[in-house]
Amino acid sequence: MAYAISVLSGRWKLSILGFLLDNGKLRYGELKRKLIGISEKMLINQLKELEKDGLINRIAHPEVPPRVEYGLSDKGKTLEDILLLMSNWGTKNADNRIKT
Amino acid sequence: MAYAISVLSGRWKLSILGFLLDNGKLRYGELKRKLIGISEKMLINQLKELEKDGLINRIAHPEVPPRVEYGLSDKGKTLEDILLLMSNWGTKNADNRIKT
DNA sequence: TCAGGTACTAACAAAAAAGTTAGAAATGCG
DNA sequence: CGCATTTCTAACTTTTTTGTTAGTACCTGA
Repeated sequence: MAYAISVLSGRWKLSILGFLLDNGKLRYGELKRKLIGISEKMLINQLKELEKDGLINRIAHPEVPPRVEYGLSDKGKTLEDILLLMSNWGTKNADNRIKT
Repeated sequence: MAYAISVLSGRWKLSILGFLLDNGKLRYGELKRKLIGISEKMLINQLKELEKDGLINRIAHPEVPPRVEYGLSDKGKTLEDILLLMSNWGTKNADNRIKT
């Protein structure tokens, strides 16, 4: 459990993984648009950590303007069941709650 | 997903839930012994938040010295699948890692 | 009488995470 | 030429989280 916690903790990581699971590859800018409220610093930061932990792949296309795509790695895909369960659990239980 | 994140994020929460899942009810002091490295402040703090979010129950026995037991609530028990998956995933993937 | 055990609480300090703002590189296009 | 586009970087500040230390309440049993 400790390892899972260390790799998945971070305010946006599960959301990022969830979006990549749903959408396949996403560009930096697409992620930024989906992750409402995230700052660029945090987005880069979380992506870097996820990449370092081997959960996502970063594919940079040598173009101008730059195009960088992110997608789940094989290791990241093994989180699929967990991500889906969490998402469903949240949907079921997020009823009478005031957002913090 | 956002709700799940908001309720489960916290350095010790998943560990606490995991121990309660494995052991049923646990006393404050038992939790403290299992959660190696936690401070009393954090333990209380995380327990309070978990209780507030309805994931655990706090049962205080009116004795001296005091005895307080914590256990998963019905809502907390619905996290069982997720907790088990995460734990298994961690075990499988925590191979070549240096603890931060 | 008085130390012992248990589950906390409070006040302050340190550390970590997150927000903010400014800007860089590279090239196509008008 | 100079502006727009896209993906970042860096420096600095603020906020949040965590650590530390000290102490409380209560009954029991020696």
